[in-house]
Amino acid sequence: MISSHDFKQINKYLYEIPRSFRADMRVPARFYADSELQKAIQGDRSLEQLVNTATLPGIVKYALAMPDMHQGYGFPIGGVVATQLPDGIISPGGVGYDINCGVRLLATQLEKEEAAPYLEDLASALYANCPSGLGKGGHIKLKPGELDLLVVKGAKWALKRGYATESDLERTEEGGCLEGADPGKVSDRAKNRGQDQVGTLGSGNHFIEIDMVDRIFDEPVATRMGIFHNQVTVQIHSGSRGFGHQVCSDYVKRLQKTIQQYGFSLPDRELVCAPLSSPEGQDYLAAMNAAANYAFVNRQLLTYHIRRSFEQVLAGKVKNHHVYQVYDIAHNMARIEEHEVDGRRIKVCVHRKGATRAFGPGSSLLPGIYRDIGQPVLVPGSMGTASWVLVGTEGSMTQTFGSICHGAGRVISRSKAKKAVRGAKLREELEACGIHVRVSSMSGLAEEAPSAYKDVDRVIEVVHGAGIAKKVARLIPLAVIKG
DNA sequence: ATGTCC
Repeated sequence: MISSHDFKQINKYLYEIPRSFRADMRVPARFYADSELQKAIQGDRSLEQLVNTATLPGIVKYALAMPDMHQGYGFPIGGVVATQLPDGIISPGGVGYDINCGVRLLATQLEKEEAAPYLEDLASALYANCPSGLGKGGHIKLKPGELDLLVVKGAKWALKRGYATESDLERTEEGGCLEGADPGKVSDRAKNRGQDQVGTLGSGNHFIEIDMVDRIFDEPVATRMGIFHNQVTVQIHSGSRGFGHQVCSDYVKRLQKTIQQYGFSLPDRELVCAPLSSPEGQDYLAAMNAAANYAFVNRQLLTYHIRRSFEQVLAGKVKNHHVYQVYDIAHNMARIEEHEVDGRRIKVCVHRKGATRAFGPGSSLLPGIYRDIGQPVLVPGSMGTASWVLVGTEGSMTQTFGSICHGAGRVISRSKAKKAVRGAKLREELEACGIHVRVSSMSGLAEEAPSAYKDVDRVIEVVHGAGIAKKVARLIPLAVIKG
């Protein structure tokens, strides 16, 4: 158990566990928090897991964790680990089971008052049109072999099939198409699971939410993103479904078999990994990129279903029911990037697990429309609470390999939440707050109770205060659709 | 997160 005696405070929101804490640490571990958020992680193993990641071969600078951190598979969720190429490691546990789980923000030209009479119908239409729930299949059937093309082309596949616009792709991280995706490195079982699940929400903490813009913090940046006070927006939180899950399972198993030949001694089996330069490392990277492209397409097809839903309910009733894309970000990924370490620019593999890329202004990897303001970052809160739009800063580039948090972060486990909360009662409470709820599983709803999560506003205060992101807008929920 | 065991 790691206590406050084991770490030192670097500044108001940053703490460090020095390398001397454990003989096997290659770099110090740093985490962002305030006193309240520190208390929230005392009940789990996330700090120990953070220290464990500091032992990984090839890690540079620091093992990092964001203020929403909590216990995960091997790596903490909210963890950021960069390893130096060519021989630093890549680890499936540093990405997570839901490869390219992420968030897409869509915006309308409607103000809340204009949409209010139709919210009930919009919630029902979204629930009817966007398949959700565990193992659920979708409306869009792929021809045999088409999935291989889909995972290579990503959002470009959706564009060609009429499910996306050029503007959507420009407003998606990496244009919604990662290079180096190879379906030949993906098992038939993963493909079978993914075959009919594209364009589906899933379960757990995945959701579609209608929100309104509650507060603007940076008017010029918000205007650039097309965001204004009182505006109705839509958020999608989903990932790569059974496809990505199976890719992760397959490679965890395969890499466990090859781990000993590289002579790594790991403090936890779940940190299973391979050098990026190895055949297994390269194969996982290619399979992970395929799963990431699958997830981009998944959120794109959900966007298509959302647009159909708005059309069905609002056509002829409001002057403009168009749904625009603001941005789409991944928060479970490993990416090869260049970063400055000890005054030199080097190539690293940045694992962001429950962490979001947040590049500062001027990055050549940002689309022209957003290059001068920094990368838009979308941070959903827990159900019924606020969500945030931010931008990356120069500070995120120097402190965290251009990364910030991904959400509120759990405080208690799913199983504990299920025991403590009754789904039906929670639904009543949300409806009493004026939030329309559509949900297929009441126990699933209980697992996602706001009381099971940290306070997202506090998490945002930390990343903003630490200078690794800048607040742009705060959103509050009007309707939530869950699996 | 996830056809919560192939």
